[in-house]
Amino acid sequence: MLARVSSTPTFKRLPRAVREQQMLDAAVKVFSRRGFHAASMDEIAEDAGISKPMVYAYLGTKEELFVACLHREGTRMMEAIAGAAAPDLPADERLWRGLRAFFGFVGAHRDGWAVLYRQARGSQPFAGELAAMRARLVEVVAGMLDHALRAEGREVGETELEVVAYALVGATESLADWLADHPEADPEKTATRMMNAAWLGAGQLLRGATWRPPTPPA
Amino acid sequence: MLARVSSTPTFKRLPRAVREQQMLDAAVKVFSRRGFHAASMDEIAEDAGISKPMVYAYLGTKEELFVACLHREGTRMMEAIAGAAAPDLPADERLWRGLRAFFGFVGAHRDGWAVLYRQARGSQPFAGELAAMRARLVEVVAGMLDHALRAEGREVGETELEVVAYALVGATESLADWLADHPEADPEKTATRMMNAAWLGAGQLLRGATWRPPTPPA
DNA sequence: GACTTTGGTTACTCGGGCGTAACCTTACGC
DNA sequence: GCGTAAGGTTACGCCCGAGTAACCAAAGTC
Repeated sequence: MLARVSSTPTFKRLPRAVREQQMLDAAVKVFSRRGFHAASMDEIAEDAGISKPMVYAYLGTKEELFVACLHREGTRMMEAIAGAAAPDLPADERLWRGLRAFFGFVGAHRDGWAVLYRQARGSQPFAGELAAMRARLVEVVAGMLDHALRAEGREVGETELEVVAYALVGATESLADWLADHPEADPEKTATRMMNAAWLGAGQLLRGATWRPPTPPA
Repeated sequence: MLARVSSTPTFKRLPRAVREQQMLDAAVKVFSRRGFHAASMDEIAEDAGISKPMVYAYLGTKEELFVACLHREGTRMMEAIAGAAAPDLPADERLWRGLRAFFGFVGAHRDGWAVLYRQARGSQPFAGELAAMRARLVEVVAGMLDHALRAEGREVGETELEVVAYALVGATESLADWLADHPEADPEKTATRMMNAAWLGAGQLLRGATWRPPTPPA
């Protein structure tokens, strides 16, 4: 009977840092599928292969756990985008790289995306977190637009800029949703499409102009 | 004591149709503030000025109640848009009127908007309803684009069209959110901005072109 | 003026799920 | 080798909220 100790060497007793990531993985998965309220701590714990009190011990209450998810996924996404869109590039190049990185992220982390944008909206405790992230995004985009405009000697009111940035971000999020719902779709291609819609705009598109990525896909 | 009967002539005993609307009003309000799960039937009933069993008697379970909200608000919105954008108008005119009607609706029914787009997304039981509505919208927009393109002798793949329509719808929804969060903002002006972003596109905007509404605001 | 339908209420049941108390056990420091 | 902390568990308390049973009263109806 004492031999049972080594009979199942399924490595239990993992260090905290590892378990925390497993829990966050499980939480993101369950939250994305069920939504915040419908998700149960029991299911998350089970999915993480651990018992519930451990989740409470490491990540705290359900709300705190959700916020932790939000932070991890949000940071990952922001870093992916910021890392791709170096600020010293020309505007269209930056936009293109940013979009590529963004759609790449969504394609690779569909659950994270769902948590971030489909669940967090709505429930008050998290609306703030989400809004802040979104605001940063909008700010960056607005900054890019402003920069490009000034380069051409033009200038536009702040609100105007913000609204256009909002529209762009919204359009991009919408396509991200589309991508998340079409597993067969190609993130790269989606990014190209968004670039067309954003940079040239519907009006230009109607006249037959087409923006092409600087590095043609292999 | 018996005199109490007429002591408070606060008109109770209203006909069913009236009460149902009051209940739906309350439900939309509470759902939009709390979200589906966090909203309680008790609060909805109280807000409607009626007791809970009446809500069950008239509108059924919580899910059915939510779907009823979705239907009422969705129908209202669709009718507002469809009524404004007659199909025999030129494309840009249709788009403009549709946008005007849409932002007008959101401005006037901020709660309804919140229920429709901020709450319904996420929870599975309603994702279908919402997706269907959205799909109808996307279809309409795609149809408009296709029409305009063919008029200029051009043609574009179906997926391409759908994606652009998605982006447009997404951008519009995003601005609707912005409008819902900025009570001081003017729906009309927001619609004009969206029209600029959509019809002329960022590229055109950068070159200084500006689309102006056919009827200048008073 | 009795009979029924419609509008309305109070007061419960009952289940699910968050959060915890109490307890076990493997590793590591010394 | 032994204390102690870190990793882990089972089993429960408890509250909240969906849904209901049972009952009441004002309006129509004939």
